[in-house]
Amino acid sequence: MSTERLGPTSYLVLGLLAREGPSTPYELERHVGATLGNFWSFPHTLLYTEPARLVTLGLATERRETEGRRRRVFEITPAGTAALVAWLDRPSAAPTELRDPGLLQLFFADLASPEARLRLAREQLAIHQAKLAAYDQDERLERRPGRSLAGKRTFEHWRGETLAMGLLYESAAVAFWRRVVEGPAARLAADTDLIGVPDGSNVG
Amino acid sequence: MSTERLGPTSYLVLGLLAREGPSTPYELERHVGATLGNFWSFPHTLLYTEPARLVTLGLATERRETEGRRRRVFEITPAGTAALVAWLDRPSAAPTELRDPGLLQLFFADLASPEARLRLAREQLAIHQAKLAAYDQDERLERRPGRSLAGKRTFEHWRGETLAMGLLYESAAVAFWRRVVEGPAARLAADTDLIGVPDGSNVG
DNA sequence: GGGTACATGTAATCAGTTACATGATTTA
DNA sequence: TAAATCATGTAACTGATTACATGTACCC
Repeated sequence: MSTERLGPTSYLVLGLLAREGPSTPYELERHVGATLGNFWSFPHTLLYTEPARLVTLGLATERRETEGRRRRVFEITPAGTAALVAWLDRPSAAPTELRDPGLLQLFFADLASPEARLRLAREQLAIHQAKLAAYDQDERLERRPGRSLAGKRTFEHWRGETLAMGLLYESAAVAFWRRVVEGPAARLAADTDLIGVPDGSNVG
Repeated sequence: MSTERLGPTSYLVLGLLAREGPSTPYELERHVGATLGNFWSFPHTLLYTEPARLVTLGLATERRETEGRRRRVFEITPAGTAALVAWLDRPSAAPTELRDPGLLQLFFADLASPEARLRLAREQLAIHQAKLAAYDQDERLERRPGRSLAGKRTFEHWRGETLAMGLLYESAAVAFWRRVVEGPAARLAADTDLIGVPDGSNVG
C-alpha cells in the first residue's frame, strides 16, 4: 500500500475527520480557519479535493446527501485512523518553513530607497499588530464563561495550545518590525524583554 | 509584458543577482543557504530552473563558461532591476506562512498516546534548540574581527537583520516546546519572560 | 588512482494555487 | 423578489518537489 503518498494536507483532513466525525468539506474549512489557518493557509479547494483523494486510498468514505445542497460527507475509515496514528507515533523531523514575503523584501531592502524600506517596515508592523490583536480577541472569546462544554474541553485545550505558538510568533514579529522601524541603530535581538506580555498592551 | 508571472523565488534570484553580480546557480545556492535558507527552503533545482525562466522573460541573461565545468553564469538586465525595484516599492501584504509539521502533529496529539505526545515535544524541543545554537554560532562567526570588509558591510547588516527574525522565531519555539514538555498544567503564553535572552544560555 | 565530497544539471510528477462557475440560503 | 452572502464545487495550470544522473575536483 502506498502509505507514503500522504502529505500535511492529508493528515490535516484525516485528523479533523477523526476528531470531529463525519464532515463536509465546508465544515473542515471552518475548523481549519479557526485554528491552523491562522498561520498555515489551506485554500478551500484543497479541502474539497483532498478528502476525495483519501477515498481513493481507502482512508475515508464518501456519502452524498440526497436533499438540499447534496453535500458530500466524508468519514474516516479504520485504515485512515491507522495511518493517522502511525504518523503521530513517528514525530516529524522536517524543519519549520517560515515563508514571509515581508521578510524577503526586507532582505533586499538595501537595493531600494530608504523610504521604501521604512514603508515596508511600517506596513509589516501594522499587519502583525493586527494579527496579534485578533489572537487576543480570540483568546478572550475562548475564555468566556459558559462556553466550555464538557466534551469540547479537550479539543479547546489543544486548539489553544497550538494557537499559542501562532500568538508567540506574532509577538516576536511585532517586536522585530518595531525595531526595524526604529532604524538600523537599534541593536536587534540582543536585548532582554524583546517580547513583552502578549496581553494586548503591545498592540497599540 | 507579463510582469506578474513573478513569485518569491523570482525575486529571490533577481535580488541576489542584483546584489552579488553575475552568479552561477551554485553561488546562488550558497548565498541562500547562509541566509533565508535557514527558515525558508529553496531546493537547489529551483535555483537552476528559475534563472532560466528569468532569461525567457528578459530579466536576466545567460552566459556559459567554455572551459572546465562550463557553468552557466546569470546576470540581471536593466529590465530585471526595474522589476525588482518595482516589487520593493510595493510592500507585500501577503501573510506569513508558518508551516510546521511538528505543530501539526501537536494539534492532533490528543488522538494518540500521551507518550507519543511527549516524544514529539521532546524531539521538537531538541530540533529548535539545535537551530538556535546554530544561529548563535553563526552570529559569533559574524562578529569575528577582521572579517567585515568595507564593501561587505551593508550586506552583512541586512543579512544579520533578516537572520534576527529567524533567531527570534527559534527562541519562541524553544520556549513553546519547553512548556509543552513540562505538561498541560503549565499555562501557555500567559507569562512574562517566555522568551529569554537568546545568547545560548537557554540552549542546553 | 580510487574514493568521496562537491557541483551541475534534466525530466517527470504532483501538490497547491488560480480561475471560473453555480446553487442555496438569508436578509432587506 | 432582488441582492447579498454563504456554500460547493470543477478544471486548468504551474511552481515546487522528487527522482535520477553525471561530471569535476580534491584527498588519501
